[in-house]
Amino acid sequence: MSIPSVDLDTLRHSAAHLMAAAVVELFPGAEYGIGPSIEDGFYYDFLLPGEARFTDEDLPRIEARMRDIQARHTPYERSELSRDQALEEFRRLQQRFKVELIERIPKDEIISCYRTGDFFDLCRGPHVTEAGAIPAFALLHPAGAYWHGDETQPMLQRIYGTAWGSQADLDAYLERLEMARQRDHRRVGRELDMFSLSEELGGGLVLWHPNGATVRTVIEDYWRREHRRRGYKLVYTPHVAREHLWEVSGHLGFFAEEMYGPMEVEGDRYRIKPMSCPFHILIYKSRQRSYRELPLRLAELASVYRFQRSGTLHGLLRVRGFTQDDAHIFCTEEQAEPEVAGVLDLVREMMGRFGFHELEIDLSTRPAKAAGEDRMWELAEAALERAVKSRGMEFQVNPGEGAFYGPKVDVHIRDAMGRRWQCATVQFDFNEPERFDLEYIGDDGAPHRPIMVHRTLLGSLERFFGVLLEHYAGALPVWLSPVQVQLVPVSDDQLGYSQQLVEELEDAGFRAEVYDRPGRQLNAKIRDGQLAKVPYLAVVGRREVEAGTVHLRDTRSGAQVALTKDELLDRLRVETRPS
RNA sequence: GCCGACGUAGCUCAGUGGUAGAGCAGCGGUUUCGUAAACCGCUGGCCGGGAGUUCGAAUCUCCCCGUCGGCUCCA
Repeated sequence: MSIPSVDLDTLRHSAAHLMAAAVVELFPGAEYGIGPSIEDGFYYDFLLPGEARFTDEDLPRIEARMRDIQARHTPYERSELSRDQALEEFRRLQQRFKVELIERIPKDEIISCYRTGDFFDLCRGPHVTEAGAIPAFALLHPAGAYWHGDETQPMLQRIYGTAWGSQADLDAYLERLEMARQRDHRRVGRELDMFSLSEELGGGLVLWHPNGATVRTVIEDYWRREHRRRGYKLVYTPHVAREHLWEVSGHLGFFAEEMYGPMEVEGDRYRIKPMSCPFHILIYKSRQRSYRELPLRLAELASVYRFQRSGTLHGLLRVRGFTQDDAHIFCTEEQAEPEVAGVLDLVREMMGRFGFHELEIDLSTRPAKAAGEDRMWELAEAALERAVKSRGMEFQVNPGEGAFYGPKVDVHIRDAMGRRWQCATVQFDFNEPERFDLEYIGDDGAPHRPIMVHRTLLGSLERFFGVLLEHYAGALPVWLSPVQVQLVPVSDDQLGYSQQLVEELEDAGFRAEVYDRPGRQLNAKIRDGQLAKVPYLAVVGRREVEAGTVHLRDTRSGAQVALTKDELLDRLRVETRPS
């Protein structure tokens, strides 16, 4: 990596201005919104005269004009204006969005602006000194974006670009984008025959093929084992419930837009469940509860259905039918902190097992409009913060970003490409216990309201599986692979021996199969195994049959080694053992 | 839902007004092979759907559906 003379944020922000300068030259009368630097690049939003839109063809033109401006060594000139001067200037320029931004700036603040050629912008800076000082950039794609991200506001035309300290860095970034495309879970999922989505089925609904289903089963088995070990009680609940239940829970009030419409059964209306909490609450309420039973942790791998707008669906990462690894913890006030800490421990252990070791935590606190008493919010926020600190985890506070019914922590993971994914979440709920009038009998013989915590670790199995596929680029670790060992006979003479080995491997609890296309050449068989990302190929020819061994190829490294059957079993046991 | 792009064989893609193509996959045959693609042949398409323009539409126009990149929201 070369070291740029200015930091990348400045470079990218200046690139955004350079792009805007090119746009105002090419599209006189364009209004502009905001143009920040973002992770790996920048964007700028415009409103083009006469409702014009950017198309893909416009980008090369704009890019060429940016290079013209660079060749002129157009400077970035800073000026400072009073608020009134700035307002007057941007009104004169007919830049309504800038006027709006200035109106939000406190009265006494000095306002700085930058000029780059024809482009004059409200901007805090800093910037490079001149346009030629941006070593490498590229425009990526146009997009629509609402002003302030609000769909009641005008839709602006956004252009995304990227800028780097050197051409080599830019090339490396573009290569990284291509690599990300190569490991896109939708592509990998098709190549490895893991899952599919079907127009005939409907948007956002997932078909798990045998390979994907095998992986899912392994994940579920592991998940159930860990939950039992930690004192969770596993439950099953139905997919639909009377609409009345959703009225009591409040979901029809605040979640109705995301719920599928009602269906009528014998004059009663039913709804498909978008969440499991009311069901778990009914289990809690099925009899009187004692403080001796708390904490009560009810867990379920629950398929839920939520309506999502068609434009937001995305492979497995954003679907309409998904499986939450859900749990609800009912506990006393004193138990809240240790329970949250226990969830965090479980998150860390499970994510580590799946190969995610970097966790980032967001703590979201009370929003302006909130249900529940102040005392409960303070108690819950303190419990969350102390639990996170007690585990030595770094966290960031998002003030006012909590749900109306309670504060929460969200846990994000970073994948092999450095991308951030939200998975686990732990949320307090002061709303539903109230609505369902939950109680337990305390050691004082009197009824008390329990604390209720919603939590999920993987988030949804669909999304988590998509993230896993991208993280490993489809080459799942041995314990998760649909096929762990493929027996590859050199010629058909070794089919019998191969089949016998498969049976021994399966008896030992491993997933093994024989390469099932007789007559192909060995090279082709190896290639098929490599492309299917089977972790181990056990080649057996005449020599191995005679010696009772296999010639094992590790498809990730290409390394080969001769092993006896027992050595093979040992190796698999070691590699699939929970670390 | 909104903005833009795209939709041709199972997959990846070529074909821009004149008889629908390639590679891979699939199927049949030959080959029985020592670590990333053997050889020969065959099948496969309402060119996303509908309407229009035209002597003639995969190709031009309009509408719809879907996918992709974004906006918003979120597991």
